[in-house]
Amino acid sequence: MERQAADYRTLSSLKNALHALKCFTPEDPELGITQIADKLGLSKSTVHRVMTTLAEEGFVRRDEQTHRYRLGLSVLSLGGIIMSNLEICREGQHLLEEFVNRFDETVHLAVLEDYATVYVSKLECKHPVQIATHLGRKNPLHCTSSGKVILAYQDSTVIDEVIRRGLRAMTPNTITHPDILRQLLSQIRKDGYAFSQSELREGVHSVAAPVRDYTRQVIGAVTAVGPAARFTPEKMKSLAKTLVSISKEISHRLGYYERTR
Amino acid sequence: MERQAADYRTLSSLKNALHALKCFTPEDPELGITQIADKLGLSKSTVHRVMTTLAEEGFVRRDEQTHRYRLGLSVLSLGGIIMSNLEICREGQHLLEEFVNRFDETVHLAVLEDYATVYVSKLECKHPVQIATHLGRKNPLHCTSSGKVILAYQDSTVIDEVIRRGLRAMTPNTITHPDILRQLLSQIRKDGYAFSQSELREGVHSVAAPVRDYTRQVIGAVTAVGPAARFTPEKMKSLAKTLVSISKEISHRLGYYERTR
DNA sequence: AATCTTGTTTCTCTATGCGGAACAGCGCGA
DNA sequence: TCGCGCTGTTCCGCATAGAGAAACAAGATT
Repeated sequence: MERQAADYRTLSSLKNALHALKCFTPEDPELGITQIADKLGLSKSTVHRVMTTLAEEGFVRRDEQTHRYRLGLSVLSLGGIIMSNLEICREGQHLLEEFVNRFDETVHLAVLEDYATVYVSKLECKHPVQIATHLGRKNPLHCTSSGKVILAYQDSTVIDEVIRRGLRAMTPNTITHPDILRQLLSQIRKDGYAFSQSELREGVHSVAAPVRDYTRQVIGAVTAVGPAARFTPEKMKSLAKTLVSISKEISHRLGYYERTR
Repeated sequence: MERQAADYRTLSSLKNALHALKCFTPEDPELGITQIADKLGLSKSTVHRVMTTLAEEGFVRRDEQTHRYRLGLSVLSLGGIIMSNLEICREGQHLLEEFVNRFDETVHLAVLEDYATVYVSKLECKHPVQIATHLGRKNPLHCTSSGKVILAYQDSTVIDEVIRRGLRAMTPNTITHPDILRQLLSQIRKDGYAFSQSELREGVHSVAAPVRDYTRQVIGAVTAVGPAARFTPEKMKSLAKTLVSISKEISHRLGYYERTR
């Protein structure tokens, strides 16, 4: 019976439950016991007990018809708490709104988490063509504009680690060569913003500018995303200009002050 | 050692963890081990193990300075998944935006869950005076406009149960008498919308209209909230009119069609 | 109707996760 | 400055909670 190395400091049963929760995705929002059990390599009975408990606490909902599960509103509540307490969200919200009103393009706030960018706030444009992203989504650092702009200002050990983990090609445009990435990051530091042109998904472009906190560290990015057709180089430059000024404003509200030199 | 009645179908350790997560609130977003242990009546060691596991999976974040915990981004991700899959949110978003643009008042989408209204979507107005609510927040049914309008259309067994559980007075304005509530609900069914005037919190008024799904059941409500000073009776009536038309539009998008009689 | 599926329940056994207590690392105040 | 009182963390031993296998029930699909 091979179990995972029993670590005295963690709870394996809880881990199972958390993994079960993570099985739910926007593409796959409704799951059955067997499905989850297979994904996690656990027995049906175990998963059943896990799901029953999660359901009891409102973290998942059991559909009485199909006997399958969906995420419950308790997680929404927790998400709300996070949102209202992530400073960067609070401070950025209105500025993002202005941006959307002005350009009518979708914007995100993203932060660095565990060698990935996570979208912590999102404001959609009204355009018919929209890019499907969701709050909390993790994306690689090397092939997104937000990721690259955050990475550009991280300690070199972080950059090394990202490279060590491998620059996976998501599209033909993805930067996969370490040297080219390093060179680009250096350029991004000069420009103060980053582009991504179909590097994560074909036909999706984006622009991002860095957000700093009071420690002067870059902790996140504001980023506009849209279809390649609309995101011409000229437009992206113009967006970049506005994003940079927004990102500076957010940074100021987080206690950052520009160095007088 | 009194433990909770050992139920073969649930995991007590998982329950502990979920309860721990629920300790976090917008008012109290950062908690220490001891604090949580006290709240839950568990030993520090147990909570410590729970939190370590939660942290490992990104459900909480440990602040390296203070050694206290905040909610992590994993829950945000789950919240995002819920949002993008709750039909009512998807369908309602744009309509709510229009409402805010027109009236500049905060609107929510609320659904019925476990004898409470839960806010599943929120769009804030730009007014300086804002009412602090957060996504996922549960409020009683008898003292909110969304709660009352949802309750009005529920099976009488639901109404009975709400009354049985007690109509707790939140303010001097809260309806605490069963008969008055029943009478009011009947009036709400005639009007097609509900008001709340300082019934949940002093100085906070709201208006709500019911949302139905394809089964014709009322499953939620659109509701506008604001300070009493701005929410005069005339204004509330005018808001109600718009909310009713929005709620009908959302209902249609959820597959509801008005009965031809 | 027969045979796949599901999800649910029962059972048994041992590793797991519990609490208590010892340990460590602060900040505060005397 | 030194300890005292908080924290959070680790250790340990015992009882039990939770893991899986397998039986069971209840729909689907043919």
